[in-house]
Amino acid sequence: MVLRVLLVDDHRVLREGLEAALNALPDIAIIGSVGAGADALARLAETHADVVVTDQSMPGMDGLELAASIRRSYPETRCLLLTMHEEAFLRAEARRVGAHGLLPKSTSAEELARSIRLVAGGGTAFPPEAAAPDGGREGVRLTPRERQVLNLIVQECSNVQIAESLFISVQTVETHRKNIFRKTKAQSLVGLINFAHANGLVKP
Amino acid sequence: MVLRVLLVDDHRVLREGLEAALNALPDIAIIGSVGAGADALARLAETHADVVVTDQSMPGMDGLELAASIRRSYPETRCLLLTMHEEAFLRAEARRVGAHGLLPKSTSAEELARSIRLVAGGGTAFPPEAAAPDGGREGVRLTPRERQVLNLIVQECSNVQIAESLFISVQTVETHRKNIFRKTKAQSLVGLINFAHANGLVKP
DNA sequence: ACAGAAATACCCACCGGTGGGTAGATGCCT
DNA sequence: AGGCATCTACCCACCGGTGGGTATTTCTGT
Repeated sequence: MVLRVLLVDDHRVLREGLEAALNALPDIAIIGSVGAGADALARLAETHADVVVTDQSMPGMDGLELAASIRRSYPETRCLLLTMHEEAFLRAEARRVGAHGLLPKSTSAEELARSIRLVAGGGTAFPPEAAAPDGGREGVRLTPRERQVLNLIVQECSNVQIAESLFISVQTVETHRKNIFRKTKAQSLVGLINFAHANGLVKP
Repeated sequence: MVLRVLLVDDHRVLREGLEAALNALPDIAIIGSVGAGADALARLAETHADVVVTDQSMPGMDGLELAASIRRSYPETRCLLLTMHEEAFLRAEARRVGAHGLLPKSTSAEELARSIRLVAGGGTAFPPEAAAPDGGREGVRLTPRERQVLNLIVQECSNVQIAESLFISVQTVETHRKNIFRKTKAQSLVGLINFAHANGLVKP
């Protein structure tokens, strides 16, 4: 049985390369190759896919949002995320939205193919937990509100602007801010922004 | 005549994909595929390459540094940079270190192949100037000292720490900082850090 | 020789974020 | 019912970065 795979990545050079590599395999058929989340949804409306392989960082809809959307509209389609970011933080997010796998881009094409077969067969493909007990960032779990505040911080909003846009007081924003700092172990605002970038929380 | 090409990218999935796509072409031969700048130099010491195709963002040595190094040691080898960042700023840097081309990762495999042939033939491959006269960031030209200061800022150094590590006064650091802000049109520290990330100035 | 860029350094004033607390009101899970 | 997480809000104090200036020395290109 041949697996029908849809590729989603804004980098054509990667997409077309992967197409060439995966199409060479007898049990995988690339039934689409698009550069944006919206295009992926449009393609899925036309034809069925067994597995969607998507990049995380994309302009507009990112991989997590796409996975969440696919989960709602096509629950039988499996979703495999590719990321160039630190997986520890994203893994939790990927599980949260119901994705079936998350692989770093340093994965080989062969491993990717194996993972595609794995998730198509009902399994999940997440990288090993990489047990880092030294108080690393693997356990960073931000609340929805904190994620929202962090997003606005990254978008260059001041505390006053954040307070206005969320209809809360500036002191509350400062409290959220402190909690985010504590959880991410950031030493300064710069460290926090770097954290956001390193974990794919910023749109390109 | 067959062009000998060396691929450099820390993302195996892209590298192996590109290998498959380019090896399918009769006039291109992939003579190596490595994941780091140091490995690329080691490979070049073993065998000759006509064109090196390298990613910009890599841990350790980045694409610009690799290109500069190749320029010194193997002046006849051509160097083509691939980047996922905004090209405007990097283009100037790429020209500065003597690279022969800079392409966004949104380029198609076919265009990449054309550019490989182009630079191998003695030409250069830089994206169109994308004339943006509306005071965009295409003209951002930081001085060496400013680049140094910006790097330290991104590494979470305070002004005092920067002053100490560069053996200058804090006021001078503040002056550099102001000039960087003016040139990059950043509205806040967050905007500045975002600029650094968007232009590939931060190591992964 | 002269213009211009680059790097250095200082002045003053301001405010916004940082760090340290404490605490009430929800709502959810067991 | 009790426990826990989350969201909300306030207090106080401090300092570091921001924005506005001006000015000197050195070097480079023409």
